[in-house]
Amino acid sequence: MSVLETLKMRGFIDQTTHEEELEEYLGQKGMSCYIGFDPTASSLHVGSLVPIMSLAHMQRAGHRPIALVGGGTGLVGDPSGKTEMRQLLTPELVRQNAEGIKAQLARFIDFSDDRALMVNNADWLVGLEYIPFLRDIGRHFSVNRMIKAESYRMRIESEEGLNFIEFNYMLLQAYDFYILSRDHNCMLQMGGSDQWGNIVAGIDLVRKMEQKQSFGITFPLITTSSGAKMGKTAKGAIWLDSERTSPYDYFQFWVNSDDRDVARFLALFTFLPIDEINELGNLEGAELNSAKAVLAFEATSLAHGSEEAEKALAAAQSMFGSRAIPSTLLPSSSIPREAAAGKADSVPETSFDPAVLEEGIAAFKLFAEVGLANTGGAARRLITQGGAYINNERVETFDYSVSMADMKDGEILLRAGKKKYHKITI
RNA sequence: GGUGGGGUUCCCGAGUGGUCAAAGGGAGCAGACUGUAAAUCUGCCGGCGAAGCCUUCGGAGGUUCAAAUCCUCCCCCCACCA
Repeated sequence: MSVLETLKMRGFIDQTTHEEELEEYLGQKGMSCYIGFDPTASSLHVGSLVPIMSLAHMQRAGHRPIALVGGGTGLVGDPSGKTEMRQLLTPELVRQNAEGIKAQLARFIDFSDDRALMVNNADWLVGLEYIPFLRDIGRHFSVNRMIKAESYRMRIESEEGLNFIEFNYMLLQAYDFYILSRDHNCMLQMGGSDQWGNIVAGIDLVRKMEQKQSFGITFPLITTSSGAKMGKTAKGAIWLDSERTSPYDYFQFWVNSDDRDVARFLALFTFLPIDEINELGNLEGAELNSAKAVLAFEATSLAHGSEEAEKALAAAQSMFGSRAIPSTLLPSSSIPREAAAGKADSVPETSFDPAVLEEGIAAFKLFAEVGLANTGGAARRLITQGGAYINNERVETFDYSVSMADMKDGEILLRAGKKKYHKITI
């Protein structure tokens, strides 16, 4: 099966240009392809996994992925898919963010021996001179065409309008493609479906500058079945950085996937064989839940390593109960399948001054302090509504005094709602 | 630069002197039901040890017993014109 077919079957493809020629391009060995990553934050999040995974698939197929960090374009801001102008970043911040992103990509893609490249478009964009750029590059662009691009049209018609700096974004991204095609013989750019206009502009530019054929692939916008954008929760994005989103929370994010998303996510976010995923069919109840555990385990292994994934699984099992995972379910997964009572050591933990506990602290204060509720008021509500537990026993009154007497095995286990835990130690 | 419209709590959005911590919706949180899912129903949804008090309606001043609401200046956004 060709990479293109693999990607297609796994749900990575929204549109491609020149499908037959592209198939031919990828039919050769060691071809390059690139995706741009915005350095808007120092960490990538789950929303970037589709591009990352597609690069990883390319590498597995013997090609050379190029990850382009938008250190230059990040200074401008891409209007695509955004309804308002983005906050402009300082060069210093962009550089820091690019560093963080690089480290994360390395978990998914092997950068050793030039098997993959990391480039930063600041290297060629920042020093550009306006007049030469206009004369050499700008002249190839028709404003008439540009304003017809979906990304611009949306903004032109919006209340917010389109700022000139953003209007230039397309030229810069097209220029990136031209540079990579010229310097690295990279003739394929991939990106989110909102990048279609920018990618096509790049293909046109490469043709005009170099008289060469290049290609584009876009990914579908991944939404959850409930319609939400992938990777965004009310608490914010799910980050790939373990400092921002702990491996346990990351694991939990995947377990909490909507039923309808499980098979699709397994195809997109794990490397498990597609035919095993297709065999899932219409699982229900506990089995489906096990499939979610596999999804979570595999996804966590990719982002944080199998050791962290095992810890997260064990922690989840000790909180929510453990059940064996049938060996026929996604057999290629290395998830531990025994029903095991693990030790919960991935639960957030706060250690307290013994004096505080000697004296006793009001339950609602404790919940607020430890972060299980945002404010004292919220904590009171939580308790009043019966959503607070200490050592898995419901807290009856908000001013219940938590003290040493509540210590069990050297810790107090707090729980808010069904899923949020916190340990108190001294 | 001119003219007009606008900036309200996480988001959308009502509110044109007291009855406003501010309608309604969404999101969110908790409970029930479950499978750590979805849907549904119920309650909550600025802060405070909860009585009362304090902080909020772009910003700063002012009028008034009383201001999201009136006045002045400023900042920002949008539309049309230039």
